[in-house]
Formats: sequence, structure tokens, C-alpha cells
Amino acid sequence: MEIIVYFSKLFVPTTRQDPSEAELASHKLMIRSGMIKKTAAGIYNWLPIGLNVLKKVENIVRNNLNNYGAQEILMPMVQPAELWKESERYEQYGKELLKFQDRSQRDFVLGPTHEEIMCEIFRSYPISYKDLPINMYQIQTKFRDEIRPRFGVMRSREFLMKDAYSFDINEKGMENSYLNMKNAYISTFDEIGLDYRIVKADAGNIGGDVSEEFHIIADSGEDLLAISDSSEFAANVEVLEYNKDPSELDGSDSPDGNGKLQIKRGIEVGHIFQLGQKYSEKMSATIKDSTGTDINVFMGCYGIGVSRIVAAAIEQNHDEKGIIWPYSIAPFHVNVICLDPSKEEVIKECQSVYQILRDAGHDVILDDRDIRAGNKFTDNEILGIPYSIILGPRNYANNKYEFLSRATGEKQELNIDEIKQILEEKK
RNA sequence: CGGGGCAUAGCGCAGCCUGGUAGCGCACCUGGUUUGGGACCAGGUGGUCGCAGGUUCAAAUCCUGCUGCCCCGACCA
Repeated sequence: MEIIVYFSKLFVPTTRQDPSEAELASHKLMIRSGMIKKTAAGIYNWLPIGLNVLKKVENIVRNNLNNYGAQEILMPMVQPAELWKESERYEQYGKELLKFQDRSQRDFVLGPTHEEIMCEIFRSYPISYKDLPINMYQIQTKFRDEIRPRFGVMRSREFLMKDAYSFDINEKGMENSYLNMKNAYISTFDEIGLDYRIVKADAGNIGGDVSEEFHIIADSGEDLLAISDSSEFAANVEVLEYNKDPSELDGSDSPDGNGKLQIKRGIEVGHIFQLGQKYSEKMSATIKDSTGTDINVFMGCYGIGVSRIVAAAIEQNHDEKGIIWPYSIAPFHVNVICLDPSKEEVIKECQSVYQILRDAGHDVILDDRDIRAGNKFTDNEILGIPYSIILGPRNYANNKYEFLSRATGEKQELNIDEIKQILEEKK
């Protein structure tokens, strides 16, 4: 028998008041719902509810990558400076790269990304072109010493990132790997279920010639996107060579000749790059082709900001009362709100409903706390659990349950089978 | 790194200008009354006032230095 998740046993420190430190809705709500707790600027703890959501995002990312043939590994966060000197990024990367020494004064860095380590792994084995393509990824805590961390986990210094690296014998292979990952990303973001766009991007610090970003559309986004209203064209305004104010772009002709540009704001949650031989040349990561010639391997790299997605999801899905989770990443799908837990027959009925829904494969929480109803309703709204079943002495005896949608506020009197059917469709 | 702001109980704040040894709301604990939308009454716990130094009989309050945090900008996935 499954152990019931009782609200009373979970550490969920919700608060009524907005924290003074937060500006953005997602930041405020993550603190108010007890998801995160700051330890230092840009450095956060993930409390039970927050971690629950983070893990859901992580698992969707993981499953989709696995489906597209990528293999999960785990690389060290602490990296020897040697490798970074070799790629010449030790100086180039700038102050975002946190450098430090160990007890015997050897230089190390805290990994902001892992191209160097990945090359080091690759070059140390005799790998044949016949073994390619290879694509490996990890989901790991990254550290970038941001000039100005802000907006909670949206732009933090320590954050959870999925980074994947592909290896191919030639450009054609690299392009295939890149497209494969792009498709994996599309499938991932489709599954998460947020409104997003793929845009042409500037490769920045990572390098390479071709790169695209995945943006979750939100008014609070830090990036400006130019999107054609009648074609596939979409680009981060950074890459558009206009010498004018971005606002003037709005309504101008799309560079591809189709339609007018619309300016939207986006939160960058994914970035894919064709690196080519940039790193493999500097770090001598070679491979023998069919003629026995050493070739610098063609790489691609692919990032997803896992923790940022959590914040972005809230940014796109909330109201004045709290979070409204998409079903795919909700910490729980259903909250069984027990209005009178001290009455044995009421709590028993709640447990029974819990068990039925749990057995049907839904994540359920039972709010058994001995507090006033209003407090439970309010916490439920802040937490943004998609559905709740309100069960009290007034209605436990009949076969109908009060079924409430967080998104619409709609209340229905339904029997358990009808509830199961609605939830089934959300899966 | 430039500009601005803040630091007083777990959270949100007042007190500072005009020095006299700390207060309000929420939360938390106890008792009672309540109980389907953030209850009420009574009582209670909790603070070296960010740190260091200085002025003074006396500093949360005035002065100097430092640290941390937030906002705008530049920078960046």
C-alpha cells in the first residue's frame, strides 16, 4: 500500500505577505509558496514543493533526450584550470568564471559549462568514426558568477542545467545531430506545455556558427524577440543588424520578406549550437576517418535551463491569487482538501478518494491540517495545484464530490469516475 | 563596475531628523469560544537594532569604515 502524502507532514512554509526582496511575480510566488529559500545573492535552496516541480521538469527533459538517443552521464562541477587554459577560455570567459585554488594552490574553476571536460573525455579514448554519432548529456548544478543575479532562480548564479554534447565525423553528421536535438527540444517543450518560440540567436561565449534559442513567451522576459506574423521567421533582436530602437522594429517588414515583425518578450530556456571544430581543434579532440586520417571531431552543444523553466512556467501561468501549474509539472495534480480531519468518517473518505486517484496514476496530496478552511483554500491557490476535491461533513455521505479547477475556478459536483475521466484527459 | 536604496523578532514595517536602553501587524506557543473562504477574546515566547570603531554621562538614533541585500544601467545562457 502506498504511503499517503499528508499536507500536515510536508514542510511547506507559505506566507501571506510578499517578500520585500522580490520584484517578479514568479520570484514572489516561489517564495510565498515555500518552494525556494535564498541563501546568498543568486544562490537558492529548493524546499520540498520546489524540488518536486524541479524534478518533474528534469524528468521530462531526461525522458525526451533518452528517446532521441542521448546518453546521460555526470561530470564534475569542479574542473582543473588547465583545461580552460587549453581552450583559451580561462581568460576569455570573463569574471563569470569562478576561479579558485585547492589546498596545494592548484588552479580550479567552478564549471559554468562543460565543453572542455567533454573534449577531455572524448580525446582520451580510441573512438572510431564508426562509433559516431555520440551524444551525451548531464543534468547538473552550474555556477556562473553573474554580474547581477536577479529575479530569483530566473537569473541565479547557481542553477540546474541540462547540457548535452554531440560528436560527429563531419559537418553533415553534426547538422543531423543538431536537428535531432532540436526535435528532442520541441518534443520536450511541447510536453511541458508552455507557449514558446524558437528563434535565431547569437552564439555568444559558447561559440559556433549556427545557434537557436528556445524562448518561453512572457512579458517579463529579458530578451526581445522579433517574430514574423505570417512566416516561420523569428529571431532574438540581438542578431538583427538594425541600428534602431527595438520598438521601431515592431510592424516593420520581416527580413525574409514574409509579413510584418511583431516584438515579444521571451525567457531563454534552451539554446542549441553547432560548434563545429572550435573546441576539438584547440583541445586536439581527434578521430580517425575511414582513410585513417585524424579529423578534429565536429561538435554540437545543447543547453536547457531546468531551474529557469520552473520560474518561466510561473511567469506564464499565475493570477493575483497564486500559481496555476500546467498539469505536466505541477507538484501535485490533485489536492484532496479535508475540511474536517478530526471526524473519522470524513478523513477516511478522503483517504479512500486519495487512494483511488493515486492508483489511477495521479500525484495526490491530502490536506489534513487542522486549520480553518479558508487557510487551506488560500494555500491551495498559492500553490497552484491544478485540481482540488473539497471534502467535508456537508458532502462526504453522498457519492458526489466538489471538484474545483484552479485555472478556471469552476466548481462541479462529480462522482469519482467522472473525476477520474477528467484527470485522465490531462495526463 | 557606475548610479540609487535598504539593513530593527521568523516575515512585513515604525522608531532615527530632535540621543535617555525598543514597538506595531502577521506568524508562533497556552487557555477558551469558534469552524465551507486567511476567526475572536485573554495571556505568552521571541531582538548583542548587520559588523567594527569613534563622539557622549548615555547611541537603534550622531560620525567613520566595512559587509550583506535590493533596484536601474552596462554585461551575460
